[in-house]
Amino acid sequence: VSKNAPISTIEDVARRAGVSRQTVSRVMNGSKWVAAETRDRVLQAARDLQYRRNALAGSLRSGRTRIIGMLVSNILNPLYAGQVRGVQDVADLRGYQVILCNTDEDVQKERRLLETLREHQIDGLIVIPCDITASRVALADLYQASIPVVVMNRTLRGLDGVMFDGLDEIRQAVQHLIDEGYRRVALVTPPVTKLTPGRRGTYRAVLRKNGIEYDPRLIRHTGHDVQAGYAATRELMRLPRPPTAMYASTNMLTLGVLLAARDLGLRIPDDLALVGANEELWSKVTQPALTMVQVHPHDLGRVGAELLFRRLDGDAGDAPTLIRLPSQLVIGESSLAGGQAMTTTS
Amino acid sequence: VSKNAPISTIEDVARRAGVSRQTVSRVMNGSKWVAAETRDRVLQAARDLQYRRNALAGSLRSGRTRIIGMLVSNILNPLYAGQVRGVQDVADLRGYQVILCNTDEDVQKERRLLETLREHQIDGLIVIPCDITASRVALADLYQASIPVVVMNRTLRGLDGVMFDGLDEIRQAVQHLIDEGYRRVALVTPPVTKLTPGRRGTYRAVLRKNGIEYDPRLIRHTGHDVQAGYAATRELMRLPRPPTAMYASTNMLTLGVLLAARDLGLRIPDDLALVGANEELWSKVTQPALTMVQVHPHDLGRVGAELLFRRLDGDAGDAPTLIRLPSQLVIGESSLAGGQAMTTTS
DNA sequence: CTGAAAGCGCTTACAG
DNA sequence: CTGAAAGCGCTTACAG
Repeated sequence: VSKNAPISTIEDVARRAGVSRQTVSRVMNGSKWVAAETRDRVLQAARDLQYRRNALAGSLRSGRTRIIGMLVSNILNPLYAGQVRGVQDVADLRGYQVILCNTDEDVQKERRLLETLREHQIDGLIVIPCDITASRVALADLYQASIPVVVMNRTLRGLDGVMFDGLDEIRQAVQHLIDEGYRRVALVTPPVTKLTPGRRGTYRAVLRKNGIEYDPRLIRHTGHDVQAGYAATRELMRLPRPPTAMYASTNMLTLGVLLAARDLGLRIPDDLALVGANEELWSKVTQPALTMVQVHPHDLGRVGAELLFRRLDGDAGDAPTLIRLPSQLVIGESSLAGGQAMTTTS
Repeated sequence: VSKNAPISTIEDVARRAGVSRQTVSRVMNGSKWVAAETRDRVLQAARDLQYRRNALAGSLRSGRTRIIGMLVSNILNPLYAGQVRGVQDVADLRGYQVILCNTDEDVQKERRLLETLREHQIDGLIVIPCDITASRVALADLYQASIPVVVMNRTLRGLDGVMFDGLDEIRQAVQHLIDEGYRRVALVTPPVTKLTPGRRGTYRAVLRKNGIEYDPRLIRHTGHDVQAGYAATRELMRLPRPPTAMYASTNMLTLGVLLAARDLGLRIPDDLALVGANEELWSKVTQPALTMVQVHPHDLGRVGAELLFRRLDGDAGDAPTLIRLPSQLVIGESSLAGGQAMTTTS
């Protein structure tokens, strides 16, 4: 194979068009201050030589790469995939590229990736941080270095952030189950960290408002994966007085609950009512169809990216912006009043 | 905020350590030819100054960016998300970054993105091409320019490729349904393009081998999305002699079939047996659990990336390498012998 | 084991 | 509207 097609530079184009390099640069960057006739000659020369701008050289001089970094826990989670797509769509519209990395919720890996992204001179960063302390230090340092940072899904003091309203989700889900007549409502959520505070208090507040006694054993701050939801459900159902309803706050946990219910022979909603979260596609074809707290990850990604670009454009104030996106409860059959609930409420 | 922390360069480190820039460069790149004492002095100076290498400058000179491009149809598809993760894991291990873009199966967008990635001087590319003609021209051009290309999911003459064995998947799925006693087996697959040839012939061959008459109306080369699977199913069930079994060859099409079956009031497998594809998580909790052709997207991504790095290392021969990954049939209840099938085969 | 020189391909800042 | 000069921060190729 002839792998030696000559690569032409701005110099070559300038020579062929009979102008200086700066004039070529002006044409390529769409400057208005070029005579139409000159512009045409330059464009023609560029076409003839198959000229392609070397972004590296331009960025080295200008200090801007038009690359943003994005750090998510794991792209395999459809929720994060949606956020990534939202960010990419906005970036694409603005002519930016996205370097995407997975942290796996590992602080060490996050730090290493941040270091590499800085070496690559990213213009900005969108990140789901791993840890309230370690991540905050590293990200604040980025921000000090004039690299805008937008935090996703979690909040970090001093930085812009976009997130779903996890507490309102708990409110909606638990209230819905209570409205359907259930009184022993379990809450299965990811591990408790300082990044996601207030879930227990919100849960208690809903119960209190409805005059229902609070039983701490019905709250499970468990893991992130299917297995965690599975184990939590089995533990809950072994309680002396097991729950009659449950809210699982992530897609993976929801799937774990369903698998456990299947293995335990529990009918839904008769033996256990369920509100799940964040599965748009398959929740309609489970039996019964699931009641779901639905968030809109693509919107979140879009809004986060727009916030980042506002910073890049200098169009944002000094104070950090915090945006909370609402979610909606999509009612299926898995949470409707079942036999158990009837006897409990009568 | 004080946004003016001074950024130190290799020059600053050299001065502070009392050595030349090249020596600092050697230390940073782990060259063996540096005295231990010199190395320590340089590292200490780098720490003192919070030195961070500017990858742009290094790449401009060396001609290597340690960035690879990845073009997928749409990251929202969990199958592609798996492939992306596989690629990222290998890249991360090798200290490479991945710029990820979505083509949305749009040839224009693909061409534009390829152009931008080349401007960013990617070292290599992993791509799910949109079109057998247009993509081939653009990708061959990349390859001519010494930028290795690995094609995923589809094959393009002259280029390295990794893919699932889609024809074997058809063989397995259709044969399984026939073994269960079904004789009117429909095939619902994505649109026919030259990128995915031979599906019809493979399907016919399986029927012929089993002495079953071929009915072209039972093949639907439809779209990529849920809606396409939905519409295809409704059309198929309106036939004078509708199918008794069906193989839907992608996750989105499978979901469409399930939704249509639900809306048509079809019991699975009694009214319609089903083999679906590529949903690892939720296929276990549908009612009944689905028989699935399962592929391993993460493996495919990994293998594709390894192939790319073999090219980058110069460890691959001149001839293109083609790797086909096997898939496996995971038996659920949706394809087991139902009432219809019994009467048909008796 | 170490260094002086050149250069990668652009854009910036300035001058006219 | 156009150009001469300088420089972004590294690595390469060479010399010693």
